[in-house]
Order: sequence, then C-alpha cells, then structure tokens
Amino acid sequence: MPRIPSSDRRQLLVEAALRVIARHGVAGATTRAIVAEADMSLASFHYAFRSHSEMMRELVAHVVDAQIATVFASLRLGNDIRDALRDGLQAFLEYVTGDPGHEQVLQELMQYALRTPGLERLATEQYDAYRAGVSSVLVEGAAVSRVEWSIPVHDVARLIVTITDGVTLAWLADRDTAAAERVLDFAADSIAALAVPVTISERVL
Amino acid sequence: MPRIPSSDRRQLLVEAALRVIARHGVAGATTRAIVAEADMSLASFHYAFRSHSEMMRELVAHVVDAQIATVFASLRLGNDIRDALRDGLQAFLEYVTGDPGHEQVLQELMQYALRTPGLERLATEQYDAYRAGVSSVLVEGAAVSRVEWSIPVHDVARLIVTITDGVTLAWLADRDTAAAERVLDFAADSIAALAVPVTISERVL
DNA sequence: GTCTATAAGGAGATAGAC
DNA sequence: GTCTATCTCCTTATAGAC
Repeated sequence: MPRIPSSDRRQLLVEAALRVIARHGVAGATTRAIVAEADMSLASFHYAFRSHSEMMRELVAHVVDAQIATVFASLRLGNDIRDALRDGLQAFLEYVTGDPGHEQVLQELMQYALRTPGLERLATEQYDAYRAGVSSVLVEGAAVSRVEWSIPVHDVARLIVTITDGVTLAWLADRDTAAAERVLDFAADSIAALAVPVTISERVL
Repeated sequence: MPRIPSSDRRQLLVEAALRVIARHGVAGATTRAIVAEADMSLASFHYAFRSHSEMMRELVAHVVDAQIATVFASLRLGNDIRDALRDGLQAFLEYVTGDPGHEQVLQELMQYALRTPGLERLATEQYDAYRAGVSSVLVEGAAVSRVEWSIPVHDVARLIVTITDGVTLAWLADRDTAAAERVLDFAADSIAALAVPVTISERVL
C-alpha cells in the first residue's frame, strides 16, 4: 500500500466520512464505516487522527468553511433589488432540491455540534459566518440597485437566513417545491420593502 | 417490585426516554440509559416493547401529538390581527427560550425520523399537523379581527411555521433573544399585510 | 410479570509484526 | 507507515429461574 502523507490521509478520511454521513447519518459514521468507505485499515485512521471525535471536529470545521462559499455562490445581484432577492432565494432552493442529502447532513451536523462539548462554538460561528456572507452581498446588492436598507443590514441578513433555514426544514420533510417557492416569493417581496431608493440629496451627502 | 400494566410501562418508558434525550441527545438514548432513568430492569423494557426501535416509533408519534397541542396554546386571538400575530409569535419564542432543551429534542427527532425507514412519514405528518393547527387559528383570528387572508390560509400557515422554525434554529445556535424578537416583529408586520379588512358589501354576501 | 445472567455482536482504540 | 490481530467496553436482545 502506498504511503500517504498524514495531512492527505486526514482529508481523505474527512471526505469519506461526509459520504458515509450522507448515506447513513451522523450516527452511522462509525470509524469502521469510514475506513471502509476510504478503503483504509482501521489502524490507518488512528494513525491520522488521535480519536474519532477529533476527526469529527475537523469535519465540522471543514463543512462550515465550505458552506460559507456556497452562500456567496447562491446570491445574485441585479438592478431591481426585489428581483435580485427572489432570484437569489430561488437559486438557494434549487441548490437544496438538487442535493437534498447535503442539506440534511448540514442540519444533522448542526445538531451534533450543539450537542458535543467543545463544538457548540462552531455552531454559533457557522451562523455568524452565514450572516456575514449574506450581509456583504446585501450591501453590494443595495449599491447596484441604488437603494438603502432601512434597518441594519445584519438584521436583513438574519431575516434571509431565518427564511432559508425554515424553508429547508419544511422542504426536507414534505418535498413540496411549489409551496417553498411561494414562501420565498413572499419573503423576497417583504424584504425588498425594506429597501428604500437612495434620493439625490442623500447621494450628494 | 410492583406489577405495572404493560400500557403504563410503555408510557413510563417513553417519558423516561424523552428525559434521556433531553440530556444526552438521541444518540445517548440507549435502552440501558432509558431503563436506568425509569428505574426498571433491562428485561422489563423488552417485556413492554419488542425492540428499541419500536419504542422510538411510539416516542416520535407521541411527541408529534403533544406538539400540536403546543401550537394551539402559543397562538393568540385579538382585535388587531397584527398585534395578535406579534403576540402569538412572541409567545412561541418565550416557549422556546423557556425550555431550550425541548425544542432541541424536537429538532433532533425530526432528523431521526427523516433518517429512519418507516418513520419518514411521521416527519411529514408532523409538519402537516403543525400547519393545520396554525391554519385553524388563523381562520379564527381573521374572523375576530374582521379581516380576510388575501392568499390561501394554508400558505399563511406555512409562512408562520417557516419563520418559527428558522428563528428556533438560529436561537438554539446563538441564543440572541433580542435579534429573534426583531425577526418575529418583522414577520408579524409582513404577514399582517396579507390580511385585508372585510368590507360591508362582502359581509352582506 | 419481574428478575439475573448471558448471549452475540459492534464500537473505539492499541500492540506489535513487518 | 501500514498492516493484522486483539483488547476492552458497551450495545440490543433473550433465556430461564422465581
């Protein structure tokens, strides 16, 4: 068997663990199931990681980082802020429906992190990072659309994350895509109402 | 030891299991942990239930029923539909913050049900039941406030459940009650905008 | 009906050969 | 660095005495 650097092996194991979790849930991600998926021996796992929980910590941190990139990818800019919001939210829904297992894994990992001593902080940071990512796109989007947010942008971001979370949970349970789209359209309208056009005088200031 | 009817024993075990889950999560709800909590022998468990998974099925069904009652309890009626919505949503938040463990258990059980063959249906039914409960209160609330919903009431209920789910997840992660209240206030305003006053002519019809 | 004792297997982790 | 074999513990479930 080829000798693999420990850092590579760690990454291979984390990726294998994510595939196992997608198929069998967090509870099914036993050390043995993971090494079988990665086609490694049990001993190799414990050469790369001191323990199963150490691997899970690295996995959760990895997922948090990856998810932030996804938030950016699913948001859209445009001239009309209402359309931009609607398009961004619909893109998010397409992402969820296109890979339901992935969102389910994220939800499970969130619960896992909230339950696991030492990982609670990661759950909180995951939310902070989501909102920070959404906020920055909202700031950019407002500039492009020549509007201003009438409440703090961080609160607008919180509204959006609240909606996407709620829609995700409901869709995972009932798979009613049309209903999810109606909710997102309403949300886009309501949130767009928080954007007020920038007046000439304000633009001079 | 006293002889307990099997039906009573089943209920005692389910209640003990819920306490264990609240403390240690679904993963920690082993048969042994549950019988220790219920102060029973391991054999008593298998006298009452054929298997651990049979008990979990009954537990999930039990929780679904109990949650529906809670939905009704946290909704309010009133003359002004906007105030009624805001009060109801705030009452829900108080319920969550007052017993965070309970909402966390519900979230975990939802994930568990979605993962467990034969229990996926219960997750779907749980959502249907939530929305049906919310819908009936919305119909009643509209009558009291002399308004009509401008979109199907079931969609209004879906909006509310989406918001409460999203707010719950965020609050469990960051415990920011003030931010949750701001989200709920915005939601109450936005949803109240869907209620249009009943005109005289309509009331005659 | 309720108990103790135990079967049977899966879990994480490690020892030690190579 | 990687492997096989094994240790130790914990799990669900059951057998059989009382």
